[in-house]
Amino acid sequence: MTTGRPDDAGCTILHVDMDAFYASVATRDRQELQGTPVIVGGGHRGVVLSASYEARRHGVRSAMPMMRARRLCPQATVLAPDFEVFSAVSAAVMETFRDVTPVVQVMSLDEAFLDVAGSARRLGSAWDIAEELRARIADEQRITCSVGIATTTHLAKLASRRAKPDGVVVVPRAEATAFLHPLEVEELWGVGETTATALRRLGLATIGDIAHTPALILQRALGPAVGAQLHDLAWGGGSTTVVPRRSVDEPDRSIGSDTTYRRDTDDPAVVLRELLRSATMVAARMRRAGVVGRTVTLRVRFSDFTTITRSRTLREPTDVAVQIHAEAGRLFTALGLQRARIRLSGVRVSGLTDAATTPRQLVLGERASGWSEAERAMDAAIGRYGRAAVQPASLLVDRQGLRSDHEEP
DNA sequence: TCTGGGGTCCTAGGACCC
DNA sequence: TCTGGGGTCCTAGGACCC
Repeated sequence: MTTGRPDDAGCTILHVDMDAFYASVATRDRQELQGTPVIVGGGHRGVVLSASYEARRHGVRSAMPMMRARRLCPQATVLAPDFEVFSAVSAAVMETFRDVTPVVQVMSLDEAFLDVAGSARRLGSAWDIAEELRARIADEQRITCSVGIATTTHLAKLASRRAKPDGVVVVPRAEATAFLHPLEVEELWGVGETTATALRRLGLATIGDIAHTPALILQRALGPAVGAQLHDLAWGGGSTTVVPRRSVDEPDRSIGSDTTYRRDTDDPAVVLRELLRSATMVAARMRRAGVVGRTVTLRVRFSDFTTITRSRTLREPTDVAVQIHAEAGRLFTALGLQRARIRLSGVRVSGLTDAATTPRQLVLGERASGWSEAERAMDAAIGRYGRAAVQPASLLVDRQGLRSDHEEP
């Protein structure tokens, strides 16, 4: 691992990761908050989405319940997320990446892999390119980022983590194991809480420990896929290819929406109404994406956080909210819950295919329902007049103040 | 007032077909 | 009559990532 002028020969994969992205964007125009603890996070039962480095110094971490974060750092300024702004900044950053190379794999709003193999003659070494990118983003967006440079995506990702904040780390091929092996097992991509506990039970604390454990032992403890994967990554394996986003003709695998209620409920009517809201959002997003799907999955989380799913595969694919909601509602009713306290409900549709090329057959004797046309008309009206103009009648009670289970304070 | 919302992939068992 | 494997689809749950 090198932080000075490094040997980046043969390293063409960059992982660029914005530093405390949401917090940085939310405070970049607020001089008075620079250098102070800031938490971006949400709402009533929300979690931390992003924390400034000053807040992290007090132990605040992303995904931590907001309540705990406030307790750890009561002096922090708490800001609500504004995803429209985050998305706009993200899009601009990704465009900057594409000025450097067309091979950009966007991983989320705040990180991407780049392969700069084809850019060296024009722009110099990977290290030069990283510093150029960082300067441009700091200049144009007034936020900082960190870059990891390596021969695999996994090494580049771990390298960018070591580079934070506001730095660059190169891991040359020859130094891969020297870089990896001292790190804790949690650093490996694919090791979360459960797997980390299992590894530590085996007496494995570092990535080097994993590397020197036979793959078969790991596979027996963690399953064939995870075991093989971790052993490979521990020796510096993993993908050497950056995939420039998913091809257009390959749709997402699923589209879903779920909601945590402001307060747990045992009222089936409330759940069914929230399922309609979710189904409406899901169907609209499916139509926008031009996909239809066959499998409807209901998700219910109870007050003790246990979560169940129920799914059913339809004979014909759909993108119609009324059908998705009807199926989710049937699955919910079939649970036969008796006064169970429910915390969250949601709907997901999978088995997605391109709407334009998926043949749609009317079942013999079935008449066209007209719902598809009606919802398309709704899409058009929302496009013209805004979301408030059009929504299912049973969701309109909100406006009269009858609904209080969902809205933010 | 503990624990969001968007996803992906893997596993395992049963049904069903060849 | 008994035994058998492979492949695919479906369902439920779980781990993980950002």
